[in-house]
Amino acid sequence: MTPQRQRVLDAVATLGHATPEEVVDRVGSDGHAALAPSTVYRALDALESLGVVGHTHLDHRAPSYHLADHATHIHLVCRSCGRVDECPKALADQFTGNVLASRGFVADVTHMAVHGECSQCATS
Amino acid sequence: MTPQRQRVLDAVATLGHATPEEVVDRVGSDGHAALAPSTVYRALDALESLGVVGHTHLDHRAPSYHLADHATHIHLVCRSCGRVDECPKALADQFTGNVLASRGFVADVTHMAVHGECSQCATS
DNA sequence: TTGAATGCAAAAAATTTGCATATTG
DNA sequence: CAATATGCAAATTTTTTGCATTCAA
Repeated sequence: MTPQRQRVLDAVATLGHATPEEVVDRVGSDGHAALAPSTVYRALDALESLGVVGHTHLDHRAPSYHLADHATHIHLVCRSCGRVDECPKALADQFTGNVLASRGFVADVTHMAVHGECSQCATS
Repeated sequence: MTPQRQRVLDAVATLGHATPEEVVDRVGSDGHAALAPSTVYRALDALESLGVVGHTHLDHRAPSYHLADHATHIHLVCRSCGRVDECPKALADQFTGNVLASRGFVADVTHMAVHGECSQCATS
């Protein structure tokens, strides 16, 4: 664990969810020298291999990294306001059971982002 | 509906699921003149606004477009072999109900890709 | 003829790679 | 010392934009 990787990890922890680009920006504004983008990309890969962070696909183009303990949640992304909510993985237990029974497919629901409308946007 | 948009639509129909880039390639190899990438991107946007096609995020970087009638399925993406399977939306009915009840979130499960391991990869 | 669509080329954005240097264990 | 990580710059890849030209109602 190098100092650079530690800073990347701190940035992910602070941001909660962050794209590589956001991590680059965050790390660049913490008072220390900025890190090269390639270092951030490689650090995120390394941290993910170590199982310390994971990623989901919250928006259309970039992976969003988060601490590994966040992987017990399912991410709910509002299409209107962009807000990201979370719900316990258990809410999808029957769904994962159905998919396993009907297709033999072992679903990792923590990796996915569920798009839709949050309560505020849906009711207004 | 211009001829170019028709060709883009045909390519999507033929490919089933396709990234913009794949559509560009496919359209370029159908015997007619290739289309400018910008035309394909704009055509896909237009077709999506018209409700003729939709998209999901099957892989890490690009949106995958499909005909709108495919939106009754949930996409299951195997992390090991990359194969994309589909299952009926109804398998997730209880999950969407749970999410609505607990968070007021209206989930559009057809937009998401569920990652995991297909039956072949999971058992081998 | 009036607004929208196209093609082209250039710009922008995001990610990856090569390689010399520096750091870790 | 040997292996790995970093920084930098350049190359790739993917997507978007500006604008002159063409097409359709």
